[in-house]
Amino acid sequence: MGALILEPLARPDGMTTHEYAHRRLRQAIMVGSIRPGESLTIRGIAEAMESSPTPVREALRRLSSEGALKVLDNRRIMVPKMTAERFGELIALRAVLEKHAARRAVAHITERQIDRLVEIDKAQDEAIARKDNAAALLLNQEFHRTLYTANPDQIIMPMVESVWLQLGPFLGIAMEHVAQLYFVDRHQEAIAALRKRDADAVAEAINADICEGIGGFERAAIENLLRLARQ
Amino acid sequence: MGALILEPLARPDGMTTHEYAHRRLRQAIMVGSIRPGESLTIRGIAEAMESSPTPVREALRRLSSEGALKVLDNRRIMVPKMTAERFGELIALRAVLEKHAARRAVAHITERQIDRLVEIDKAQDEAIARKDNAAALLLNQEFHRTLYTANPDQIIMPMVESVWLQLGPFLGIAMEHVAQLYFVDRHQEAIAALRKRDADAVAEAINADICEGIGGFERAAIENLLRLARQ
DNA sequence: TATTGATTTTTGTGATCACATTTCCAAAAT
DNA sequence: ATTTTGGAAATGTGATCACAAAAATCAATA
Repeated sequence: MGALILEPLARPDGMTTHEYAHRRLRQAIMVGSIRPGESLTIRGIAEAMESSPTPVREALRRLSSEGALKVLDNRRIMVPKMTAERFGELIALRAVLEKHAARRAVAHITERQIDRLVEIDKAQDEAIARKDNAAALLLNQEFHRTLYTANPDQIIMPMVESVWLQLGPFLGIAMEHVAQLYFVDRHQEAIAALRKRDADAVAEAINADICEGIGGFERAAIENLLRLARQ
Repeated sequence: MGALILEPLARPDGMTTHEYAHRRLRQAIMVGSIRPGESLTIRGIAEAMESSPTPVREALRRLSSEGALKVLDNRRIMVPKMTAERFGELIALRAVLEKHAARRAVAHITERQIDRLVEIDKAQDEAIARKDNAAALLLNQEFHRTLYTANPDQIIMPMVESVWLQLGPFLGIAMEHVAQLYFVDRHQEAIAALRKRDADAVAEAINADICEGIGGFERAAIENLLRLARQ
């Protein structure tokens, strides 16, 4: 019975227990700190965060609806295994979703919001410079989220986050073996296109950002990583 | 306290209570039988299906993660309100998602599976002929699902179903005021393109099927429907 | 008559318990 | 040495209860 390691996380008051559990588990999965195939037990998690099975179960149900966890026939719950095929599907889907989200945001985004994007991008560059992978990852997500949610009627964000979640375990594997993540930054290009209100150019910048970033892993490299992880 | 009306639904044995609750509620929302703005109570639903709060709460959490329900600040749960803007986003997203899903299925689908699509399409035509809206709707979904899941590594289906779920309440409104739904069927076109393994043509057929079907509502017609529903 | 304020009821939340199933581990049999 | 089998421990599931917050009800006041 391996004890589950969970980073403590600030709990704003008013936040319910199941919400807190959801957030903590989600973050752990997103940054790849739970290994695929590792099976999670309700009581184990409940104990790890000093609560009871009921709210933990709710958190796990949500995460499985979000694609972050898989419920087996035995009713055991685990992080889905990553394969080269699944990875390919995730990247292709991510590109399609985010191109669309970006395009749909262009008409709504304000100059003020674009300024905010510039700030976030700068902070990310600093994080990369000081080799702080975790911070850079979070800032990269914040950049994309800020852009897409500029559209007030947007409904795609939960799906984008679902893909991020499903890519999390791969990031964990990659970080174990690569030590330093390679970040691609086409954000400047996206920002310039946003200022010109050129939707096609924005979409293309986002596409490049994704495909040359995490999506740029060669298939051979992926299979190699996954083989290493299996041992 | 308005009693919740839920169609009874067969419960395969081995199915857990929360799963059953999830399915029943999901179906009710999908065919639009729960009015937007109507607030759901955990105890009310538990009573309606003769169980207890715990599994119902789990079902509601899943549905809110799937975008079918919204949790308010009061922690009340309701079906999201539909607006013309949101409807537009849903249709645009549906088109993008399903074009992509269709394109990604082409390489994997077998002749046998294409034959199955022909059968489903025929059954749908029969349902339309006998003016059985509910059956036609379900068969239409089965057609699309069968196509997209031909890709064994596909991860997009939950997202497609999420969009269907979010469109459900609109269907309910439309059916209250239009009596007879107008079905567009570009399935034959998709089937022909599949036989030729022409991915672009398949994607285009699916796109047309969506945009000329439920997506074909004029904006004025939508706003009219929504205005009627508000009273 | 409309509005405020107190009380009663309803509701969401989470801990706990009992039950059935599954998993695990060690001893016995092949 | 490997497989089988028995029981013990662990696990998922769902009903119930207690508590706090929210909503609804109703009486008193302006």
